[in-house]
Amino acid sequence: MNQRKTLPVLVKARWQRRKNARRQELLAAALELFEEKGYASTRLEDVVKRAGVSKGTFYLYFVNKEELFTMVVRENLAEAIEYTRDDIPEFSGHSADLLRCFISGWWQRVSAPRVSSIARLIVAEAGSFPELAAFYNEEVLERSVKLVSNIVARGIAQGHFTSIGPASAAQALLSPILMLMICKSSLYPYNDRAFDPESFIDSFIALILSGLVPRND
Amino acid sequence: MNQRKTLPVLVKARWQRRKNARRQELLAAALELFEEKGYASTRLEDVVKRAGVSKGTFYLYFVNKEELFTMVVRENLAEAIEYTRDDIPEFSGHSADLLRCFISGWWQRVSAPRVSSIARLIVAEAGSFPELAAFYNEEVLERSVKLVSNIVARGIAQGHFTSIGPASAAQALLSPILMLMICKSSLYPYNDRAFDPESFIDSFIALILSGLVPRND
Amino acid sequence: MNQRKTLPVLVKARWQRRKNARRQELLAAALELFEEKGYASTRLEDVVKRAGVSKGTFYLYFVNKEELFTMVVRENLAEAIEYTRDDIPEFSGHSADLLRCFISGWWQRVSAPRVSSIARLIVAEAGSFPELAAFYNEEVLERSVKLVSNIVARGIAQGHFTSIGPASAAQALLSPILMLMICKSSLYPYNDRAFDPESFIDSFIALILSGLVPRND
Amino acid sequence: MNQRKTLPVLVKARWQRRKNARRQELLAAALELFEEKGYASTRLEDVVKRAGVSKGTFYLYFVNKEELFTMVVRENLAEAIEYTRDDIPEFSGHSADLLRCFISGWWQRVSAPRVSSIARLIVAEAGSFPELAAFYNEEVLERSVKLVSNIVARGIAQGHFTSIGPASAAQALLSPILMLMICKSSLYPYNDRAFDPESFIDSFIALILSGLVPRND
DNA sequence: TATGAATGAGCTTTCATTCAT
DNA sequence: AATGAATGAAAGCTCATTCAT
Repeated sequence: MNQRKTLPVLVKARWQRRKNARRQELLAAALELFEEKGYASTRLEDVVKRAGVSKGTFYLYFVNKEELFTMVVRENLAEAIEYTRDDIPEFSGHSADLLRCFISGWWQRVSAPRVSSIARLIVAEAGSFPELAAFYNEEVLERSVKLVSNIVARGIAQGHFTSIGPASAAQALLSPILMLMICKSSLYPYNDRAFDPESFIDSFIALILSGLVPRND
Repeated sequence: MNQRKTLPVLVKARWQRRKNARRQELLAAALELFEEKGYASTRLEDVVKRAGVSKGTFYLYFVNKEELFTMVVRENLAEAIEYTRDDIPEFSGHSADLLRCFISGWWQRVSAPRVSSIARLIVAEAGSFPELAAFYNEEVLERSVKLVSNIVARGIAQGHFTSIGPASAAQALLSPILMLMICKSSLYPYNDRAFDPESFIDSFIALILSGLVPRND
Repeated sequence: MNQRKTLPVLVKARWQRRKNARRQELLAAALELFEEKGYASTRLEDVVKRAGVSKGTFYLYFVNKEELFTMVVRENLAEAIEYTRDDIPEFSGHSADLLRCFISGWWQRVSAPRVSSIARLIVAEAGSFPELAAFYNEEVLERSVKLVSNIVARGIAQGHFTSIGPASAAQALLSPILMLMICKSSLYPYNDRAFDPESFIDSFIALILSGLVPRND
Repeated sequence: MNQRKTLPVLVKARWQRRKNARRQELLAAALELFEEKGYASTRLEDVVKRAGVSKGTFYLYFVNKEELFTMVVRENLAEAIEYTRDDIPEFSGHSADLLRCFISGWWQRVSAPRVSSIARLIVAEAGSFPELAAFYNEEVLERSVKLVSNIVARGIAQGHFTSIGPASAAQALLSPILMLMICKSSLYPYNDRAFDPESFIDSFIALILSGLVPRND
């Protein structure tokens, strides 16, 4: 009795799981190829081949190539956006330590290939997908600036930081991270010189905290 | 007699000039369109239409679309490379002033649309044109870092700057410029918030010179 | 005991009814869509959606799309063919009245959407389905002509009609009906001018009975 | 001197001639195939093969398949429309003779394959190309009715015809022609029975002039 | 019996490239 | 040197049909 009613539900649920998996496989394959060749040069045939499905199957999951790109971006952006949701952690020590800790932690997260390559993709395709560029501006860049601004403002309020415009300081603190994200998956792979982003970030923070001009104290 | 000999030369010269002009018109048209739509989405038909020549003519000047892109990039990169040829100016004042002056001057030059948009193009098409990415790394990025390194090193030698690794300091000083170049022609056009690169550069230099942590002196 | 035997029969009967209903639903949906978009432009997906069944189910009832079309036509042609089975009614009055009555009655029946739109469909798809065109010729047109011929022949025998070839007279009498059937579901829906088929048929019969040239009697 | 100026003109003119020929070849090939298989079932590949050009060439002459169909129809409709431009000829005899002459002449013209098959095509594709159906209604059907109406009205005015509504008489007179046009290229090719449209038209006119009911005069 | 996800051949359309003029 | 009509390989997308469930 129960069986007759639950059977279709189970079937549907299993299908749903399968459908979701297929979709993710397509998105993953597409991300790799978009990253590798850019939007226009990526052939749908390659995407479906890499995802292990047929051409027709693709159109069961996405209305067209454009939507695929949009979905790839939005899906992978979610992670980056999540980071900007973090509150400033409870921290009783010096604001410099908080900042150091926060910035290098940030880099560790956004340096993940899927996160940083999406940033580069958006930069590359901004002309063709303006709404994605706008989305990235609002939901990632602006929110990140606001978050770092808060930390800087806290530092100023506690007398740990000099009285500087928190927004432009935040922008300054984030600029090497954004640059690294973009270059990591474009220019740097073709760079002979070994370059270690982590240590660069560390020395950057050190530099910005204490300044280039020596102190007398 | 003399005339008979020089006439063809003059004619050839005029042709040469015409030929060169055609080439430049094609390069200019291509730059605009590559910038607008990216390499793959730019149709040769649109390039020749904008340059005011026929499709066939294009192939008298370039072997194919790929070469066109390469030429567009190399041609416009020349300017940026020129900047890295500059010697450190004779300057007897404080190294901080030299640096301030140098960095903001640099920005003024590379913020020119043709210069900054080429950087973004290279980032966008690095996957398809690795040799251009490598070229940019070597001929622009590395040379710029070296140049700024020298200034920092000079400052350290004169006791104007703290004893820091000049290379990573240079990287730090250049990172907002590189980021601005890339974002100026991709993300920022779709940004609501007014953002003034010049004043950002200024406050960035100020911040990096004196540091975020207040001084006791 | 008896029950045990009849029960499965009843069940089967219900299934049969259900099965038949499904088939009819598919045929009805298909007719609507074929009429609307033609054979080639009608997607099976739309047919099954309109019939409320799944794609796979369709193939339990029809071997393929071609057969579906054939079945739609044959099913709906049955009605038109039925009309040609009618005997000439017993009628003792003037043959002109019989003809008038018969022709306008005929139009009333074949003007039903399902009947007339099938005629237009066959005309439209004759190139792709020649056997249906031949079928229509034989089973509908020829039989109709024969039927009307009989009425005309009767009229001639009774001295009610002039001595004319009954077959070509029948063709003449049927031609506006065939034309109306075809145009009703193709050209006329896009006609601004109001056009009333019924009154046209009436005046057509009047005209053909008494002639365009005035009589002296 | 002259040569330098006229050469490009000549070249352009020759090209123009070639271009026009190509266009006509494509239209002719398309007409044949649309007539044979209908719009949707006609593959562009077959059209270009029959016209002897490549796939790409097609798109130099037409923006897409839809436009091709529209052009095929409009181009070939021009002829049919031309007929409706004819004035009623000067004729001093009996209006019955004028009508007889006019109608059978009309049929001779519209029975040309290109003219009649276009009518059938419009009927078949009216659902997909409503604007063509409307165009045909206005520019062909309505004008034809008006033209024949004038002849009938003339006959009534001269006492040659009975006082009947000229419009419905015209419709009645044209209906077998329209029916023949449509059926000639759809149903009749699959008809066993020999059927001669010309003699049918003749007997139709005779019938309609003198009427089915015998005269006493 | 019924489902609907999956297929892939085949369609329309695009565009870098060629070549006769 | 310059043209632009012509090409055809390859792309995105559709849809009748199949099949595991």
